[in-house]
Order: sequence, then structure tokens, then C-alpha cells
Amino acid sequence: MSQSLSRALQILIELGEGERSLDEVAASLQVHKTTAMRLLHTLEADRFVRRDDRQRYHLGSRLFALGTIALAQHAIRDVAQPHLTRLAAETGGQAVHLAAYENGAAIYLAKVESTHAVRMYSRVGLPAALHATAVGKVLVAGLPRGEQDAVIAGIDFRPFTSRTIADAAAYREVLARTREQGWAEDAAEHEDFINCVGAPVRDEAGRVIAAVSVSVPDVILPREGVRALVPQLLAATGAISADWAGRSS
Amino acid sequence: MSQSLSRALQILIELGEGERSLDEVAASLQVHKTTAMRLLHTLEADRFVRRDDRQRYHLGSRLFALGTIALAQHAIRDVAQPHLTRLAAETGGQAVHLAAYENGAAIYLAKVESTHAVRMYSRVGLPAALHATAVGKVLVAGLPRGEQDAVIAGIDFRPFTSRTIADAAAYREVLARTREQGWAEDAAEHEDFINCVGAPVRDEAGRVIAAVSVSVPDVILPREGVRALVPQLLAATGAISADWAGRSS
DNA sequence: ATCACCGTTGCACATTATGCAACACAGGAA
DNA sequence: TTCCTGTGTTGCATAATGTGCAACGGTGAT
Repeated sequence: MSQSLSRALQILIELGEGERSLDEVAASLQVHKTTAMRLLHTLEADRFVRRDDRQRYHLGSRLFALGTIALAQHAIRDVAQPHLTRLAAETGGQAVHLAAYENGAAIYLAKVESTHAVRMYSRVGLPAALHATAVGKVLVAGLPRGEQDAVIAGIDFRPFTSRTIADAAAYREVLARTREQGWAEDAAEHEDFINCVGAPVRDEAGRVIAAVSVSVPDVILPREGVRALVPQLLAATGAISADWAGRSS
Repeated sequence: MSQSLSRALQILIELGEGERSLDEVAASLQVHKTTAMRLLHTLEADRFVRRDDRQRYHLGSRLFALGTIALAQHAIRDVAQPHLTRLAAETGGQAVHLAAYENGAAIYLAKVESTHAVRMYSRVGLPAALHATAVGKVLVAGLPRGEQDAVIAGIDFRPFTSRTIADAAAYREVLARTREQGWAEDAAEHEDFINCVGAPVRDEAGRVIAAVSVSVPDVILPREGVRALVPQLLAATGAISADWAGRSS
């Protein structure tokens, strides 16, 4: 692992929280300001960061240039989008998400915003906890056995709510049930008062390549009401899977 | 400047052109594969790159997570968007762009696609050459004197077409004219058969903070026809500037 | 089973990243 | 205008990390 590079990446992540001065970056990294400055200048040369008139550092345009490409490289998004939109409409304007597994997390690739006033917070690009979300459970349940073991071993079972799964044994049971029934739920495990159901999108060989979820706050539908949305969810994921298979051949 | 970091950033830029294997990355960087691997693993740990089942490397989700933020940090986009859309409609469905200066280039922040079949290629996040585009000229013309001299000194006057400005002296004349008339043009200097006009968006202190352009292929409108769009362009940039001032106070 | 290819690990040392001291510059106050 | 403060920048020496080598491990095809 490269220490300099890690530091530079931390700078980028931190600038995602807001602009910074050289001194602030150096303090945050716990390095001398000269060290921070050289990293920042290197990042600036390739437009990963930019400086304003007052020498404040911001994220640069290269991030959105490459970000657009990175997102477009997830081709499943284009295939899924119309189905996600329809699913959102069919379920009464609930929030619908598409997510994929990446390096220890479920990453949101697409979303259809809820039309309701009360909603959950999410953003394309943000990771969701594998042990506390419906999409996370679906994605881990769909991993090959060896990879799944490695992933579970790396999970920090930190609690989001009093209902969050607390250990690997309980998680494995949930994964087994997810595989058996073909869908998963998050019953106020990630966020109090919000229930989700999720199901897998598969490629033509049956491998899980993404997950779709519907999220509903308690005030709109109780848990049983959210579970009642599973047939529509499964129809949508089935349709996406079929379209993906049709597209690949 | 940090050599390791530069190498890592080159990896990201290259992955923007498509997936790569470890060997391909090492060959491209001209380093031993162990060196490339360590950089890739560091990038992977923070989700700047991801690996697929076949050990191919791709851009990671952190890029679109941070990219979204980076673009949103350009607050002028939100203010300008409705005006860009209207300008595009008023000019008969031409391509309209919003750009800002960043580290030696004009960076496209927003665009309204042309509704015509024949159009120019551009993408949000991509840099445009300062010497060959209307937005480039507007942005450089609006820089403070000292900064402008430094920027011009750094320009590589490479030709895009036979009409591209070829040296700093000619460029300075064009900048002077741009300042005087309040707009600039690209008369098939960036791309054969495409003419553009551009004008500045200013903040309440009169500083140029962005540029707007209208681009039209010859087959749709000849150069004089594009110039005839300048009044509408100026009305739009004036309105954006006013809205920006109103928002800042 | 063997082979070829490609990713990974451990080690030593070559090279670069780092911090220090000094300097330069800009902005604000007197 | 001058002075002071704060912050970014430069040059140098050396400490530390990045690098390449050799060997190994794993996978897929024959």
C-alpha cells in the first residue's frame, strides 16, 4: 500500500465535505504543510483539485469528468432505469434503488426519488452497509461461497438501530433465507421507521449482478405493507434480468 | 510534485478510457507490475478503482460519489440552467454550454444538447482549449492581468483547424477585442464547420465567473447567422449574472 | 497432470518523500 | 506609507518509503 497515495486520496475524500486551506489539509493529514502542499499541487496539475482566488482548495473537474464515465461503465443502469421508474410508480411513489457490490459495500447506482414528503436519505455513489440494508443482503447472498466468507469476515457489524443484525451467525441465517425466498428485507435495521425489501438482478448465467430495493417509511406503510410489495419487486427484477440477458446476446 | 501520486492519477485517467489488467497498467506506466499493483490496491481500498471477477480494473464508485459533489460545488450551474435551456430554445435548438476556468482550461459545467442531427461533441467535465473556443477566450479575457499573462504563457497554441489562433500575439488581440465588444467567437477554429459565440457571466463585482456559448454547425447557420445570435446570448448571460447577484445577497 | 499466464509476497536498497529553515507575498491595521 | 501577521513556496539534507527482483501461488486450458 502506498502511503503518499493514501494521503492524497484522503485529501480528495475530505474535500468532498467542503473546501479547505493548505493548513487545514496539513492538520487533517497530520503532516507538515510542505508535504500537504506537494500532494495538493500534484492533484491540481491533473485537475483532481482546484484552487480559488483565496487559495482555498476544492474538488476539481476531473472528478466529474471521470465520475460520469465510471457511472456509465455500469451498463446495467440503462437497462434498469425504465423498470425502476415503473416500479416506483406501481408502488405508490416509493423510493426505488439499484445497487451493486463493490469492495465491501453495496453502492447505489441509480435511484428514483420518493414522491412522499417523508423519505430516506441516499445518494448515487454512496455505500450502503451490507449487513443492514436489503440490497446489501441480496448482494452478499449472491456472492460465490469463498468470496462471501471473505466479505462476511470483513464486515463491521456496527448497529444502526436496535434492530440491526449484530453478528456473523445471525447474518448467515438471513443470507440463507434470502437465497431461499429470493428476496431480502431491512426491517428498520438501517434506519428507524423505514422498511425496505430488495431482490436480485441476475445475468444470463444466474449470477447476481445488482439489487433493486423499495424503501418505505412506517408512516406510509407498515412492515407488512412493504412485504406486500415483494411480488411487484420480483416482477421488476425479473424484467431487468431478462432485458439484460437480451442485451448481452 | 509527487511521483507516486502522479502515477496513480495517470491510472485513473487511463481507466477512464476503459478497463485494464494489472500488466496493461504496468506497461502503460512503464513500471514493474509490483509497483502498479500496490498503487491499484491503494486506489481500490478507498473505492477509486474496482476489480471485476476476471481481475480487470475499472473506475470505482468513489469517482461518481465525489464527482457529483464536485459538480454541485459549482453553484452557478443551478442559477444558469433555466437560462441555458431558454437560450437553446430561442436559438432554434442549438447546443448551449456553460463553462468555467480551471487550471489552464475552460471546463464544461453544463450543456443543453442540440436538437439537430449534426452537432459538436462535448461533455460536462471535459476541458476545452482556451485559445480555440469562444468560452476559452471569454474566460481568459476576464482574468486579472497578472494571471492572464501567466495563463497565456502556458498555452500550447496547437492547431485544431487551419483557422486556429497560432500565437500569443494574435491571441492577445482577440482577447482585447473580446473585452471591448463583450463577447467572443470561435469561427471554425476548434472544429471545422462549427461556429460558436460566447459571452461572460459576471458576479456582482464584475468579475467573470463563467462563460456561456452557443454552437452551430455551418449546415444549420453560416458564421454571420451565428453572430446574429449574440444579442440573445448577451441577454441570457446578463440574466444569469443578475440572478447570481440576487442569490449572493 | 502439466504448462503458461498472471496476480501476490517478502526482502534489500535506491530513490523519492519529508520536514526544516528561510523566504516571498498579500492583506489589514496603524 | 510602513509594519506585522498569516499563509503559501523554495531549497536542502536525510529519513523513510517506494521500487524492482526473485520466488511463489492460483487458475484455466490442454
